[in-house]
Amino acid sequence: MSGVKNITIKQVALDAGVSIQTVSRVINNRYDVAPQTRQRVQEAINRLGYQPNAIARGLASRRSRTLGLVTYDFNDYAFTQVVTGAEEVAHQHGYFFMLGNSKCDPCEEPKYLRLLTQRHVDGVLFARLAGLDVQEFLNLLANSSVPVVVTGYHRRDLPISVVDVDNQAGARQAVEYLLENGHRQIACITGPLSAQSAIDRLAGYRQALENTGISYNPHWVVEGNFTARSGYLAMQKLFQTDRQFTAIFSHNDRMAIGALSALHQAGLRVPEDISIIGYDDIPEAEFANPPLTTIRQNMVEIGAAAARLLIHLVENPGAAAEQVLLGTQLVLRQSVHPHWTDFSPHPAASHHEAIETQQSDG
Amino acid sequence: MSGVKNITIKQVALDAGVSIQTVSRVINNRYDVAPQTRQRVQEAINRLGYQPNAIARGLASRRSRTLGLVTYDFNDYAFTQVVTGAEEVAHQHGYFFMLGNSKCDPCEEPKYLRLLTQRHVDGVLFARLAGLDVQEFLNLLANSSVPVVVTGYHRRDLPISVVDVDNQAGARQAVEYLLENGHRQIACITGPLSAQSAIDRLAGYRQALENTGISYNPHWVVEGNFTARSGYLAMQKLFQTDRQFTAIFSHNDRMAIGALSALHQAGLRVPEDISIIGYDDIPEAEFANPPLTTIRQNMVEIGAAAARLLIHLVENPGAAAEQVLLGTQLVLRQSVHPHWTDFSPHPAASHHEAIETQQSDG
DNA sequence: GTGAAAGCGCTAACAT
DNA sequence: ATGTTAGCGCTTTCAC
Repeated sequence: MSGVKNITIKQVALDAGVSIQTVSRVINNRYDVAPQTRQRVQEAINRLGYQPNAIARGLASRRSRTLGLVTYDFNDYAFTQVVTGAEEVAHQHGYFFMLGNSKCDPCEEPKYLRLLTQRHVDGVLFARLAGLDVQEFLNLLANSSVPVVVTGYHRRDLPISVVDVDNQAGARQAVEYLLENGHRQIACITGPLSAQSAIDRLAGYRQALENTGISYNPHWVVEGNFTARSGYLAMQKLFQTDRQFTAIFSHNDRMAIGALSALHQAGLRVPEDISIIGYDDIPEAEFANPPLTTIRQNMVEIGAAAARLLIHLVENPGAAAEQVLLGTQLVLRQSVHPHWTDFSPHPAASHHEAIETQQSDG
Repeated sequence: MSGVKNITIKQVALDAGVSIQTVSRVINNRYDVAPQTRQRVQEAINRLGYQPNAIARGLASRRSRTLGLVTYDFNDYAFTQVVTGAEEVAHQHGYFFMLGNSKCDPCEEPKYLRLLTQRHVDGVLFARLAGLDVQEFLNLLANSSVPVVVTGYHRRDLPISVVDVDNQAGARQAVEYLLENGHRQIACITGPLSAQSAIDRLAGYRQALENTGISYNPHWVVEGNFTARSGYLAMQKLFQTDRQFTAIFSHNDRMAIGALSALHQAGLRVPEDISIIGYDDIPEAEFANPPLTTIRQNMVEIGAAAARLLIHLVENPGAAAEQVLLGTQLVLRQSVHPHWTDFSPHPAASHHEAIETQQSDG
């Protein structure tokens, strides 16, 4: 807390023997300043340790170079990755994010939007899990006086700017991998079906089954809420079915880890007795027992792309809404075993883009 | 992006038939406004949908009601919890946090501090892992024109405001629990010893051993870097020692989970063959195989306390630096078994504050 | 209790 | 290429 007294543009102008505007031009990197004048001003700036007051700049220019970032949950790994990617891009472009936490409560979002609007952010990024609250969210967008970008949700029919992962394709990829390994009885632990991502992943699951001519068994689909605990409980529910399934597709890794725990407790071996595939590729997935085969989505890139899009929208006022969908990657580890029966002849080799990981490297 | 045109205080004043200052008084909840005038103004505000411009307010009042939050790593669970707690408190007090990510690089912190200073934040919270870079950090504080609070670091001899967890006491608690269970040969997987938290936890480990008259075996202490992978590798290093240890204290849960993976691979049973205790109580700890006994520290509360302290410092310009140290809690699960030998008679029952958790509840 | 005047520190026109 | 004149929307100080 040293006394760096407030050097203003005025004092720099005085010190450099120029007018305030010339200093303004220099700090804004305008063309129309004579090289020597620029240098003289720059020297004065350095000498005095002048730092332009961003608040005053914001008031005069009506651009705060500040963005809002309202997330659903800071503690979820996927969200923190989005934040990481978004912050990085913002930083590169000279923006800051102001943070809001809606704590998974969609009602909080309009409040944050209002608050952020009062603070004259140039745009807002919502990192969320969207679902049945579509209408509410559209109202939100309608009330926004600034550009808004959303992650974790997309509807191609709506003119909103979105960066999301193709959940349906990712889920298809997961289930197709199980199918390629001969599994025909595949259970599913879903995320909360109020979440669009879970809806889409479930759709991908069904689609993959249907493409292979396998009928859908609703008893093998149990709803969780993305927590490890819910995966554990979902697994217990699955135990109460006919238990004929040979593999499980979990809508995220945390639930898969919970399921793994229940599986172990029940004395079942993974993947010998039962295979499981997760989704997200959280860091712990690699060190689950056994290491979890999963679907990776680059959430950092989602955040980065969302911030890039938002800044684009901010800096190009006329720009139209864009929807960006990123792909997923199959990560091969040890929680899936082949399961060949007479009814499931060995299919052609996988054509999926996939990577294998080992614990011993790096 | 609707056209909520900018209603200003001027138009409210006009509409209410009062002066600008009266409106200002109303929105700032000053006493000296006649009740009926206040109501008339309030009605105008509501009618016009007026939202005070926080930027202009900041410029005039020289208080932005904005704070900086510079973290080491958004992807670390402990940090995200700090962010959660801090944001919540800020929100309650009408502040916003601007986000910075130093990505574990102490050199980034001064840059962020400068940038945040330009934006006239009222204070800055550094959520960090401190260690050998003390001097650099002190320079940082010296260059700060605003109050600063730090988490993840404390030195009682320095006049800086700090909210931290008592790592040494927490580690002692962990090791004492192993001792109470009869373990006498206790290995340790440490965090990076450039981090103060790891240094303190190692000190707590040694202290607990010394208190029981057990000599320190440096071969059983392997340094990791808080990642699961490093725990896995550390475990492999421990296998190359005499392997006489019966228990392991890991400086965090992620490394413990990595160690667990190596232990399983080596065909060792936990806790029958070897006990392990972690630190942090991350959500996955409960669903490790076996569920991980660990030390919980309330990082949300750390963040909340830090934000509270920061806001206190901001709003009470004369206030002195404070150091807050929070305690830890032993969480009993299934990764520790008693290990009784002739040399370790059953001690008195534990006097630790401890909680037991089950997977089936909730 | 209320209003008029004077900025906060900067940028954006328009001058020259 | 540089300076002059006006604000941006609010708070503050000081009148009345």
